[in-house]
Amino acid sequence: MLGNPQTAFHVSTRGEYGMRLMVDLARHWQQGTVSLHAVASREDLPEAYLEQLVAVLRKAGLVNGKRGAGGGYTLARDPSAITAGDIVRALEGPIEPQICTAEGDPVLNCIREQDCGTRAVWVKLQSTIAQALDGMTLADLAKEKVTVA
Amino acid sequence: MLGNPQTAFHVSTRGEYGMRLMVDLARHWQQGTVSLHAVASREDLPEAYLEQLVAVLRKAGLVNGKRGAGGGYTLARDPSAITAGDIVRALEGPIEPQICTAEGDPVLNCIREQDCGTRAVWVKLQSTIAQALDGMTLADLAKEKVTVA
DNA sequence: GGATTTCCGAGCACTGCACTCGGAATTCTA
DNA sequence: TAGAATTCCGAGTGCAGTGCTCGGAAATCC
Repeated sequence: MLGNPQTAFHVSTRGEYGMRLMVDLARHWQQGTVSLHAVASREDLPEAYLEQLVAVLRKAGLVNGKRGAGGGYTLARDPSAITAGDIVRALEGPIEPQICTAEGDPVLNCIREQDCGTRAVWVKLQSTIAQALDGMTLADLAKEKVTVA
Repeated sequence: MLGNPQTAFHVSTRGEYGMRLMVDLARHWQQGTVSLHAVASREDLPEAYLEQLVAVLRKAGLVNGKRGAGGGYTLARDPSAITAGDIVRALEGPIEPQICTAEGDPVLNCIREQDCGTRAVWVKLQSTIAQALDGMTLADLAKEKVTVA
């Protein structure tokens, strides 16, 4: 797979592959564990790389792993209780267009000015992105054809 | 200035500095040209680096440059006719969380599946981000205290 | 005991970011 | 007309993150 050209607000393959993986797990929810091998071949993704990503998702408490023959992964909770935001944040880091808009840390730095005009841009962006991502659950995405408003 | 830690949907200093620069130009709109030196010292940004960024903005038709003593830059059009989206797109590239959501190219690739569930996530994001950025003009941002909903 | 599968750490090539530097070309002012 | 100011241009550098691969240990099932 390739690296992507320069684009703003780009989600790297970490987020993309991770999302595909999680949707796949959601589709097999309550059907026992799913091996990475199965996911990788279904989604046509590099298995060894997925291993890295799923490790992060496990540490974030989004999936459970079970070792050994017949083992694999399952979602740690109901698909309706996991959002796209959870996944993106786990794999790509917190949603903060700029440092001065750190999530949960409302009035952090902006060293030079208190009310720099540009801050409004990043604050707006941060909330707008977070709302969009946190509003979509795996349950929604696991449906065959999705139409999000 | 530093590089930033890993965050999702991160705007690099290109976008950040560029926005500060453009807001500064907007504040001095119709007061003649503004030299990069002035902007750099007012905004506390590395002048040589700004030079690179402003070159891109000029090629994108957002600013005009005038050489020589007393020269400098001016916005190429009225602040109300330049949006945050214009600036970000010029400096950081098009807004496309994933390739399959390329702006203006609605149903591009998504090689494997037509209706992959995850696509909905990136499509929604793309439009949500674009709307937010395209809805803010330099005229808005140039005001002293900004409160965007 | 052997197959399967998760878990873990290391390593590597490539790209973009965040700058700096040196030097041209242009324009104003004294 | 000299010189200062300023844009314009291309090259180069160090660092960090991306997108992988590989080898091997530990667990679990048959």
